[in-house]
Amino acid sequence: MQSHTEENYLKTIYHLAEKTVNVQTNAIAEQMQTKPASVTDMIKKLAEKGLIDYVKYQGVTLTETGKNTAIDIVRKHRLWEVFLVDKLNFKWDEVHDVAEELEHIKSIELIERLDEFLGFPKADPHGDPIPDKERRFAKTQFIKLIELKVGDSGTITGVSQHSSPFLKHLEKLGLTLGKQIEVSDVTDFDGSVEIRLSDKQVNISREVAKHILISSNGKN
Amino acid sequence: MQSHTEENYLKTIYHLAEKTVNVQTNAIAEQMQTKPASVTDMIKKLAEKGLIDYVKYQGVTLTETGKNTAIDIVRKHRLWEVFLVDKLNFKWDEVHDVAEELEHIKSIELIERLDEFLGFPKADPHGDPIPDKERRFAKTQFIKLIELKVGDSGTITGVSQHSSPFLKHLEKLGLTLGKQIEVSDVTDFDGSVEIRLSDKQVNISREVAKHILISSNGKN
DNA sequence: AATAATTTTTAGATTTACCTAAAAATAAAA
DNA sequence: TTTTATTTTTAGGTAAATCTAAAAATTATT
Repeated sequence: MQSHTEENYLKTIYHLAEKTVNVQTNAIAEQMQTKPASVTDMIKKLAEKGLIDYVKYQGVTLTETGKNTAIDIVRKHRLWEVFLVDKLNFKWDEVHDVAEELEHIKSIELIERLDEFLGFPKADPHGDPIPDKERRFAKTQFIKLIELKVGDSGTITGVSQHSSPFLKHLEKLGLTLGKQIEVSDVTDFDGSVEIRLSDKQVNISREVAKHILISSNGKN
Repeated sequence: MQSHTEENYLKTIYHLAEKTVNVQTNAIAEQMQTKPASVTDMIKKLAEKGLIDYVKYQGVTLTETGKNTAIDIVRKHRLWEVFLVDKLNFKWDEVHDVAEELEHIKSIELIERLDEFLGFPKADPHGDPIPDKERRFAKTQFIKLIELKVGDSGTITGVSQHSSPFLKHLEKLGLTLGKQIEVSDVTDFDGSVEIRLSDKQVNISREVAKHILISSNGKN
C-alpha cells in the first residue's frame, strides 16, 4: 500500500523512463515541482520498499513491482479522464487535474467496473493508450503530423502535449481526435503546415504540428 | 482549503451534532478511531481556522463555515454512492468505503456535473437525503418500522444502520429501498415483527425493525 | 589531468497528524 | 461536600514529506 506521494513519484519515474533509461534525481524534482533533496529522501524509501532500483548518484529504474504500480495508476488516470469527458461532458483540456486526484482512489473493484461502464476504452481523450487490467497496452502506431509530406493523409489519434492552452488551440481549429486530415502544403519559410479538413482548411505552426499524432493511412 | 483529515473531522462533528448540541472530544475520538489527545490537537486547529467554536472542556459546535464544509462533504459522499450503485452496479453494502475516499475530491465542477449526470437524486442508496448545491435537504418524514402498528403499511425509504452485515441481511429478506410493506403481526414475546411484502411474508427482529425507515401511507 | 560546473546527497529543521503518559478540569457518587 | 471517576488537555515525542544550506560525487571543460 502506497501513499499518494509515493504513487506520484512512481508515476513520474515511469513517464520519465520513456525517455531515458536511468531517471535522474533532478528530472524527477523538476517534474514533481519539488527539490532534489526531497527526491533523494523519497527514492531511498522507494528503493527500500523494492519499488525502484537505486544506485547513489546513478539515478533510478523501476522494478517489476514498481512498474506495475505505476501502470495501474496510469490506467486509473486515463479511465477517469474518459469518464469525465464521455459521461460528464468535460472538455479534453479540463480533465487532467481532477484525474490526478481520482487516480489515487484505491479500490480495484471500482476501476474494473468503471472500465466496463465506459466500454473498455483503448485510449483516453488525448489519445494516450489505456492499459487493460493485465497491464497490456494496445499497440498503436503514431506518426507526428510534422513528419507527413504534402498529400499524406490520416486521422488525428493523439497529442503529445497536454497543456490546456495547446488543447484549447486545437479545439478552436477543429483539430480534435478522430478528425480526418490531409496535408495540403508545407511552407518553406517557417515550416508551418496547411491542413485540409473535411469542411475547411487550417494553418498550424511547426511547433503545433510536432505535437499532433496521426495514425496514417496516407500514401506509402 | 482543508486536508482530508480536517474534512473527516468536520464530517464526524456534523453527524455527531445531530444527536448532541455540544460534541465531545471523546465522542469524536471514538468515531474517528483515534485518541482524545489527537482530537484536542485537531479541534484547536479547526477552531483557529474558524470552522468550529471551541471552549476548553466544553466540546465543540460547527460554525456556519464549518457546517457548510461538512454538508458539502456529505453531499459528495452520497452522490458518489448513487453513482456507484446506479451506474457501476455496486451493492448498497459495498459503497461506503470507496465513497469515503471519493468524497475528498476537490472539484466543485465535478460534483455539479455528477449530480446532473445522476439526475439530481434526492437520496442515496440507503435513503439518506442528498443536499442540493445550495445545501438544502429535501424534507423527508420517516417513521421507524418499529413504531408501526399491525395493519399499518408504507414504503421502505431508508435505513439508520449502514453496516454491511445489516444491509446484506435486509437484502436477503428482500427488504430493499422502495419496497411496499405492511405490518401483519407483532409478537408479544420478543417484539419481533411480521411483515407482508407483495410476494411473501418475512419476520424480523425488533433490533432490525428499529433501523428500517418507512415513509408511511398507512391508516391514520 | 586539473579545474570548473553540475548533479546529488547529507545534515539539520519544519509541519501535519498522530501517539503515550501524566496533569488538570469537570462530573458523579458517597 | 469530599472523594472518586471520567473527561479533557498538556507535555513531549514519532513518522512522513517537505525544506535550506552545505558537502560530496560526478561530469564537462580547459
